[in-house]
Amino acid sequence: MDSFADRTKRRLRDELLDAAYDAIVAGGYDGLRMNDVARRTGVSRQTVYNEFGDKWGVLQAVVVRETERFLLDVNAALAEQSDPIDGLRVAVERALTLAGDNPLVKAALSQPGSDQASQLLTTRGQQVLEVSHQRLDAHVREHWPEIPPEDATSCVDVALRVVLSHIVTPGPPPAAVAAQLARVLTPFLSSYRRQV
Amino acid sequence: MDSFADRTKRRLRDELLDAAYDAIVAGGYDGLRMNDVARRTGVSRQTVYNEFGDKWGVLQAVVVRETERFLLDVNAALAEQSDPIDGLRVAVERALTLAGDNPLVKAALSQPGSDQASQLLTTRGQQVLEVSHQRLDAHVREHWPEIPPEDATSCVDVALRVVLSHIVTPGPPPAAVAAQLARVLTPFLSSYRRQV
DNA sequence: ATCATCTGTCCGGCCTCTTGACATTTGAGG
DNA sequence: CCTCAAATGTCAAGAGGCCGGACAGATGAT
Repeated sequence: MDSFADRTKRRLRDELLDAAYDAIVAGGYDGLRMNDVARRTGVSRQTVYNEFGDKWGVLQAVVVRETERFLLDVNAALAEQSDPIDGLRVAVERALTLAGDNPLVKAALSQPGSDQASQLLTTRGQQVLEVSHQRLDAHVREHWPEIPPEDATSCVDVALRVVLSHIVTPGPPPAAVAAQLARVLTPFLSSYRRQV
Repeated sequence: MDSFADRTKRRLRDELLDAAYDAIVAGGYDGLRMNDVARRTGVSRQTVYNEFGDKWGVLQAVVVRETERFLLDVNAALAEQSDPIDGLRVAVERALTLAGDNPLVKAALSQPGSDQASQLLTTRGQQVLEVSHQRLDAHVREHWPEIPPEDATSCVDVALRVVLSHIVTPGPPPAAVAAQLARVLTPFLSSYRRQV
């Protein structure tokens, strides 16, 4: 069920992703060399292809893992609030702040030779959206079961897309964006408020 | 040189030894089951045989690893003293104290069904002696180069055997044994003292 | 135009782990 | 004393994954 081989497999994947992450942060997507990833992990180049298919697969896997870690942090911020509106505001602010400091986001958006990488947040952003949506949705349903699933999903979707847009195209500071979004969505969520 | 496969191999060995260690501490040598070690590590029974040869090999490997860890601690105590006699006393006391608290030593000496295990400290103790001697000798030569190698070796050998004897057959408390040994060997080492 | 570098693919060989079977030993219980 | 169950130790066949080398194609620099 959880054999040594399974754990080894996961570890291999994880170490490969570590190496790839470092390479991308250092030199953007174009600076990512399959051979470097392999050598730095102490494995053959072929093994990297076996694991991820191609270079694009490596980038996707790095981004998915990073997204999941990112969401853990955002969900933790969500969990600290009992009122849904407060949660929304805090989570949005946290997400935007985190993104601004995230080395991988910086590399994807501002490194020369990362046009392809940035597409994972825009035209090819389904994966990031899906992973994020799934995690946020599950969390919201668990913490605010009184909100109808459909309403929760709608809110998550709206907020998520607005946040992603602000990551790709920064505007006002995080707190301002969070306040704005909270204000706009408050009427929609007013019946579920938990005033302290 | 340090491929992923190498690291995995070391990790496998280490996890097997962890499982074996726990089993021995819990149930003595007789309570050690090859099948349990394998299953607990998530590996087949055959793999355990491939790695250690037989059950006796497992025990030996566990003891060698534990000895090396033990010596790291003792050598750290040695390193804190500038005077060789002080080092001797402090190291002896530390070794006896550590041994008294060590779960594996307890299991080997007092668990029912560990007669064979206890032999690794007595009639079949060459391995433990050699490993310990090697580590201590190297450490002494590095820290007190002014002591002739032959004298250093002799002192290490005498002290080591006395300490091992006191572990197997406890007598006075650690501090008393340490003081006694230091007093006896002081004349032999007097010319190398570094009085503070 | 040429050369070097990188991606992506294929394949044969090798090594390790797995699986199942088997003989042998040992201890407990009828 | 005999039997059964459990554990050790050995063997061989099979599978899976990694390695190493080779190759074609694309790309960019000189």
